[in-house]
Amino acid sequence: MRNGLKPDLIERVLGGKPKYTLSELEEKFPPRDLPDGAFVTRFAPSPTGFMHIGGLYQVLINSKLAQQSHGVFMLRIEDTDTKREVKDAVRIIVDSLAQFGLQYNNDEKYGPYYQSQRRDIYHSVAADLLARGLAYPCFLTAADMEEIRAKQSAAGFPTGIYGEFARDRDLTDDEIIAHLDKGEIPSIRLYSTGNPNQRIFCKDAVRGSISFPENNEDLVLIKSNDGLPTYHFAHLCDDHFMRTTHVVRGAEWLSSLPLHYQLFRMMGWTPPQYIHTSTLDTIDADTGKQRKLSKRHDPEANVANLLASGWPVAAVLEYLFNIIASGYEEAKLKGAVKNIWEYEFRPKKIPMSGALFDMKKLEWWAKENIATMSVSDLVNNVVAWAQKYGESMHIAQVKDVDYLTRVLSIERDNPKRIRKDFITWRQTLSEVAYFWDEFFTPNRDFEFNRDLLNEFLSTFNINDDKDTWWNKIVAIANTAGVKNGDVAMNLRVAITGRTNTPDLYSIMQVMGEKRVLSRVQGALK
RNA sequence: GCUCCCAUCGUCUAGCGGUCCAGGACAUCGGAUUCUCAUUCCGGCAACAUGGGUUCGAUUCCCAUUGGGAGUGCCA
Repeated sequence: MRNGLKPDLIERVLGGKPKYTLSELEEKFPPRDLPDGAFVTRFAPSPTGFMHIGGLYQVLINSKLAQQSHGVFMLRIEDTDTKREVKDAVRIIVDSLAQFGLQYNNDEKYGPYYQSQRRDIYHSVAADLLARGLAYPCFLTAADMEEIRAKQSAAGFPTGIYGEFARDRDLTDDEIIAHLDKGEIPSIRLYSTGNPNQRIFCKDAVRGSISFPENNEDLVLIKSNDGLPTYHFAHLCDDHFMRTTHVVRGAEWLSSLPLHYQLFRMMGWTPPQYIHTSTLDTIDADTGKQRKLSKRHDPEANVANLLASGWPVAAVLEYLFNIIASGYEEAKLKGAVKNIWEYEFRPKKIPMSGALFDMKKLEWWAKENIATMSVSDLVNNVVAWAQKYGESMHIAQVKDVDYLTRVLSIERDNPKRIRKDFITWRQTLSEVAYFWDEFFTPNRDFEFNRDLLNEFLSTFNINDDKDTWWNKIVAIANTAGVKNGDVAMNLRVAITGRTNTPDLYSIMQVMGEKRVLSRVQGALK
């Protein structure tokens, strides 16, 4: 135990008088007035300039938890690492959430929501800890710590600032003043009284009770270089005063759980419920081993890329949600729920082991999603995508919305028999590119049967109904002594340049007489 | 090194001591669907990491081993 610091020393140590007392803060941020069982959750990214798929995964858990319990989901920006600031980073996060339709509700009463603007709160809490002798100013320099670390690893001790290695742990007031007089700016460290031979029991909502050795490290609470809090201290202050009930975060935080429990206990506050999520993984192409998706090496890990490729946002969400709540898929297939917002899930069911990101399954969700969408929704999505992300070809294709609509309507009338060859908006447009003369590529490899095509030309009438049209094809086949399919295939390749297409009759109807004739004539040249 | 987490078909998983020679979905492979492809339908292949316990009985509980992951920063 150490003595608490007097108010005037605290003021000097912190570089200013704390703005609030603890009870003032309690009053300023009262418990929320929410129905019983409402979850207060938050997504708390550090603005690094990317929105990672794992981040989206967490946003989804957070917002879904709030939504299904009639609670609140907040967005808090953890911009306490001034060295790694990236401009536009916040905009990217906010935009991504908006595009996925994931809304947050940042009630001003509990703000501000940028940690860099909450300095007064952190310093006020730190002052309390300092006054009670549960924290102390530490004047160790980076070089000092490096030296300590080197000694520790040479001797086989765990590294870190703890016990006998915490040089400034028991500085007297006079010693502190001496440092201060030299112009040194301290960091504020936790005065840990944890005993690593003792165990602390923590709770994780999906894993249950987990025990760890008690923390004995004097971790930094307030950094000396900018006076901002570390993650641990910000988490303590923010999630308490924002009245967060459930903290959803990556499994990399699991090992700091004892520290966080320790901090909450010191303040006499109730810790939130913790939900530590596992990672979204991939198989590394070089090593063949499973590893976390990385935005650097895996383009699909970057949400911006997903959007730019034109993945249907609802499908991406459904894919991720099915990992979170594996019962969703079956409920949806059975028709019990229409979308993820209707399906209630239990935090306990969130998987605890890392899931491989399965592109094939995402594709399946996307195909299902597009196939069950109305034609007008399909068209709207494609047009919106082309306008925002499309290249000149895509933009040209969405110019005549009427024609595009007819192209995309093919074989969509029977709900049980809708084609599933559209996956992304980009791929949809390239899939149907042959409908536009400027993007049509004649097939030069196919050996056309000229007689069949000529015969077709002489009997073709765009106004024929489907049966009449087909009967003519059968007639041509009979006369020529070939299979019906041979006639159809010659036509198909002449008109579309491809051997695989949707229903030929529908294609011809959409293309119109002129286009059909010119393409067949083109094939005959 | 130390600490912690995890372990069912190729993938995501259901399973919470007997109903499991393990169920679903994706992928894959066959077959059917009066033009290709797609769709739809039917069918097939395919898993409880290993070794000890506990129990009348273990996929389910406990321990060890192995394997994978995370943490060990004045980064979050």
